[in-house]
Amino acid sequence: MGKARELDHETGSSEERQSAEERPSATSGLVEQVIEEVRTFIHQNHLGAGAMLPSETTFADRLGVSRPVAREAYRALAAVGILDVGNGRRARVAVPDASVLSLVLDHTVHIKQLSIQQIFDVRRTLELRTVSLASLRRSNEEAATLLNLVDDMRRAAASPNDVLVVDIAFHELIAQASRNPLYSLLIGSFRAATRQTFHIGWQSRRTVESKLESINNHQRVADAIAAQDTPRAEQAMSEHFDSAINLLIRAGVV
Amino acid sequence: MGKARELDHETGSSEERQSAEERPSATSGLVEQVIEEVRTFIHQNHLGAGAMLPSETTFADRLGVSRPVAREAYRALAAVGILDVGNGRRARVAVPDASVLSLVLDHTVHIKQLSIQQIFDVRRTLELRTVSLASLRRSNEEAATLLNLVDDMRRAAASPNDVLVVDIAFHELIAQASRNPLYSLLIGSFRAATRQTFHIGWQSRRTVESKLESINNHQRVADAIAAQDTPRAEQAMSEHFDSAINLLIRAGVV
DNA sequence: TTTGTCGTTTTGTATGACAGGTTGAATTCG
DNA sequence: CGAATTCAACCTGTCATACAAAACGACAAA
Repeated sequence: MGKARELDHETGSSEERQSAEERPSATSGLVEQVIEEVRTFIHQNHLGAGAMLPSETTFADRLGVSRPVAREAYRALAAVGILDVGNGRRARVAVPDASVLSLVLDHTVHIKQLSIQQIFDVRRTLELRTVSLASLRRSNEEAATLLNLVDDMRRAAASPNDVLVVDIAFHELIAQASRNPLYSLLIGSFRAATRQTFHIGWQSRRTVESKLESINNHQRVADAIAAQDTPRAEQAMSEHFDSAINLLIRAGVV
Repeated sequence: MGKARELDHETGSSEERQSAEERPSATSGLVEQVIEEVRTFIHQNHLGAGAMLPSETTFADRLGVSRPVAREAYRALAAVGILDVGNGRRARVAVPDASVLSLVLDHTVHIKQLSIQQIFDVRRTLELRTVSLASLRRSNEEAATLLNLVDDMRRAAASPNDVLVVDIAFHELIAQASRNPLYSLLIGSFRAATRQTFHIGWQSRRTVESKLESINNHQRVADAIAAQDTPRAEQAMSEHFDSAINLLIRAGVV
């Protein structure tokens, strides 16, 4: 069923300079064109998650470009999570996860174009919503797992690294319980940035009761979600973020 | 000067199978390793936006890999907005913009892993926050531009495409006025998805007064931001989203 | 029916080459 | 002496080819 659109790039076509002046990343460059071709190929053939794409060689031949060009296009789409390439296998359509955006945010913080405080503001905004949705839509298993995570956190209170892992799992599970994968994607993308700042906040909690206060905040959130008490869940999450942000500000993270 | 970390990849090293079972995109593959090397290079040398990186050849030689490998690593990082590569120029450190996430969201919607309604829920959550921040932090120029955009929208009411352009500019300007670039990044990333659904909603506004209602919603938002009336701005934006979402639901977009 | 084997396909990596663009320094002119 | 110009070195874009490694599918054997 060779029903793919026919788009023969005449090798000697010298008629493609309409307005390639504005953005150098738009249409100039063979690789960018092939990337666009691959995207339209996915859309026009209605390929879903896991569907296989033509091989690099096939796609390169069909478009009249060399294999390295098609290869770089595949690699670029894999880098943004649209394709899943692997040795020996054909490239498959992938469903993007949080890792790409996590890399981007981590980089943006590193080059000082984004502050931890700004990320926390967005996190607070998003998680005040996910906690509401989660209290309405969570399954019984998710509620139970959430309560277990708080117990895990209490047990791991002496090990910052373990607390961090549990804390991340806690917030991502709430996002998952919101039944909106975009919230999961966005909140999951804060992982790299959270990892870098967690220890600052946690170590500034000198006393045991200060650490217990943080854990109790999580407890209140989990309890409210388990009880499906939406206003209380939102209130508890709000206090949790207030506590965390104030801690970071006092620790000097501006 | 050549102070980069030395990490010679022994060609015949057969001792790297600790746990490369879980994720095929983690450490397997030379390109992935080089991508990681480039990231650590940026971090360790504290390169900021616009800083130049070594050439593909230099980096490839230093790591003992071929140029195509280094090239694909650069290309992958450029695809996610971390690098800015161009013909003739050396690669520079870039500040990521919304285009990458826009591509990802567009793709995720296309493969039916994300619905328009779910995107709208996130948009509503984020923009209820940006409109609050904007009402507090907007400059006088931004307030004036916002009011002008509403006038433009009123003038362009007969041309759906023009309304769409103005509408996008309206929401992105509010995000910019929030003084948090992460909000700009996220809200800007909804452009591709918004473009696809705008016409459905707008065309379902059959009567003139229905279109005017939408424009008046924008007017109320802009007025409240100009007056720095935060609660009213939030209320107006909330009504704007309620109106838009109800419209899409009635149009059958589930 | 299940399993093991083997050949084919596909990706991973390397090498070499050349065209075209960019950059910066040397040069020349005012 | 300063500024515009020219030019050469550098760098990326693209291509062709080759071989290794991994995965897949078909076929044969238990």
